Amino acid sequence: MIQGDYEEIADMLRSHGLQVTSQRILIYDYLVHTNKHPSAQQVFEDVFESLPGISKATVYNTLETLSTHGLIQKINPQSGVTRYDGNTSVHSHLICTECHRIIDYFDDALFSMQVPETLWTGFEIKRTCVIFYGVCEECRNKMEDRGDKKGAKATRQVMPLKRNQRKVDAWLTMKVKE
Amino acid sequence: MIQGDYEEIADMLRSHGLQVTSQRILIYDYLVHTNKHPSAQQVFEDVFESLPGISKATVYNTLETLSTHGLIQKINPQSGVTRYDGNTSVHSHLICTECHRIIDYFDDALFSMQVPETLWTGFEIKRTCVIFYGVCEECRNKMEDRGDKKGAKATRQVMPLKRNQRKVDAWLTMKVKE
DNA sequence: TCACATTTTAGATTTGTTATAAAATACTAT
DNA sequence: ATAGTATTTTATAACAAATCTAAAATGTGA
Repeated sequence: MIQGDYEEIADMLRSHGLQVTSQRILIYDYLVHTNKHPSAQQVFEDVFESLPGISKATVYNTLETLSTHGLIQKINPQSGVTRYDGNTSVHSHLICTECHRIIDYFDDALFSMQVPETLWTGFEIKRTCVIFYGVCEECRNKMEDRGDKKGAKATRQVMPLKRNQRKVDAWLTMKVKE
Repeated sequence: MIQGDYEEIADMLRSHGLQVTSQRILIYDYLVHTNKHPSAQQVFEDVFESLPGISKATVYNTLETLSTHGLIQKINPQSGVTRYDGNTSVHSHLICTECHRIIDYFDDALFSMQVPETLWTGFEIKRTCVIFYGVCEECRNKMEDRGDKKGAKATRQVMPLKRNQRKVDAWLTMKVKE
């Protein structure tokens, strides 16, 4: 399924000093036109449809190359593998901790809070990454259907302390090599 | 090296419905008192000093358990392995893309920009994660010493387009299974 | 079209992390 | 205290994402 303007993609690759290959064009085009924030495996499977025989190593190479040149974005969720986003405009991500879907979230105000380019620490910021973890609407509905209290997972279960607890310091000191 | 108040840690574990074990106490205590945002491997090595024989599986189990209960924080950099932070107060991280060090960055203003708990998308936010990628002062100095232009890596190298480029669409169409 | 540099490829390898099942330990009730 | 039960720890195996390798293929500039 050819969907993109390959001449444009080719020019963009050249303008970054990258050689133009069918693999790069198709992977980039795929990433720009999907909103599923795929993993390398998913990219491999989907691009394989249009370019049978493409190697998984190439997919990894290409994703790394495009990412290094700022043409795509890496997303590293707290659980699961690296995902990729062909949309490099300033936006943040909502990551559902239930179904692991990643949703684009555009809110300019969020990024208007400017951090000084060079902080007091002498740290020079190149890129800002904002991720919101939570539960998507679909999963919240599923949880309700199952009888889970909405957002139960987030409500910290604080249990009452038991009486007469052992003195931990002394107990632990025995176990620990000083 | 015993440094913390183990009774307090024990109570905290109990209050979350977790059993009190020496492994959990020492790992938590270690994470709270270090600022190096260690990997699981580093936690293993350092805690091994005070509790020889501790298993790596336990370190992974414990880190996962503490993290699930919100007692510690997972950090997933764009390159490299998962790191852990015993400081759960609201703050963001500066990650140096050169030396991979992680620096705590406290800026309340940054998190005062409130996102509605439930967005228009129906997504319920549980936790916000802000990461700044860039180059730390030390690495910037090293780069300068090496003659690299400061921040050269970030400056996008845009090359002039070449004339007489092949028509990519036609070329690619031949390679692609429609 | 030729020559050279870059990229792709298949497969092996590495490595962070998870799964397993038995032994050890913590906790509760007696 | 002690015994019984559930949880946790442990060593090891298993897994899978990602990287490395060297040869083949391809892109690019002359």
